[in-house]
Amino acid sequence: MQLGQQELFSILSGRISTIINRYLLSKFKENNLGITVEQWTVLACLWQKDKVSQQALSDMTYRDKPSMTRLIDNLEKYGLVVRINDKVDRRNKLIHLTQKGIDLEKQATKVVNEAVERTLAKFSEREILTCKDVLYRVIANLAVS
Amino acid sequence: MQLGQQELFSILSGRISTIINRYLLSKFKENNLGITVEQWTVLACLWQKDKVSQQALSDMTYRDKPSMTRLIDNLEKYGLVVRINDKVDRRNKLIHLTQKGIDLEKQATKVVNEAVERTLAKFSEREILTCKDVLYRVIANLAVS
DNA sequence: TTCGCACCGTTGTTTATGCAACTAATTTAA
DNA sequence: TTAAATTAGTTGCATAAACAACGGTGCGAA
Repeated sequence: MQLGQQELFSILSGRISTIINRYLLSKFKENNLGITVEQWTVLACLWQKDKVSQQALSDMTYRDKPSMTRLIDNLEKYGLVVRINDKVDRRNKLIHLTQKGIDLEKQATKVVNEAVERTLAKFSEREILTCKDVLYRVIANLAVS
Repeated sequence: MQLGQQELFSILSGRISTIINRYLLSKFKENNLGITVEQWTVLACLWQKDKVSQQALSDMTYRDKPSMTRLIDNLEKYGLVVRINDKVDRRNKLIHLTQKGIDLEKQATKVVNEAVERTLAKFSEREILTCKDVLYRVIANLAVS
């Protein structure tokens, strides 16, 4: 067991996401977006493809169903999305962006892109690729035994 | 703005920590440790150096003070630590491990080491180093402007 | 010496996660 | 065709984070 492994593990398990999400949330507030980082991950899916089920959103964002129920409760409370019962399969509720939710995309994307720029712009292609490769293999290593 | 950057950013900002922490928590439960991943990060500090203030623990684990208050509430509730008023500076409460908290180290460390092994053992020294280097620079990039 | 400022810890509120249990709708299979 | 299994979404409970506001303690400057 190398010390370097434990160190990397500990950064990946908590510190890096804490720091990134804290930074991103502060930028969301600075720009008065009125959303959380978690809500943004859901909206980002909807900006790609609207009118999908909560289950689909859960799968896309790696959350369980109860988490998605409550995230959408909040998004609906703030008027960014609405739940529409699926006529075809009445178990589904399809999540529709409202105009307010649609309008948020441009500004939110700008803020996120600036954060990505600040976070990763100074890295070489090789570093980014190595890092992504490691992380995807980590994800595979921890997949259901 | 490269697509690869956005992809790496999104993994770092949420997915990787979610997956690691979910895995680690499941292993804690499997082994009946009765603690959460966050509680483990605090205990790990105390196993290195006991009888430190909550503020010191906050700094070491990158949490704010209210988070630490409540983490220690729970650790105390489960009999793993106790708060002892500091005679020297009465603002401080020094966190002491109980015997139960001390006894947990061996088993918890074993479980964590197995998780680290499974997560990172298959990587080359160079990959680990590149990844750590990138992450430390990310942390520096996002430090208070 | 005491007044103001900084520091330590706590509490309240909002948001989010994990897990188990539940209802309703649909599909599979006997 | 009907009963069982599966799927979608919700609710309850425990844990955790961010942020603001607050009380108690310590300390340095006026």
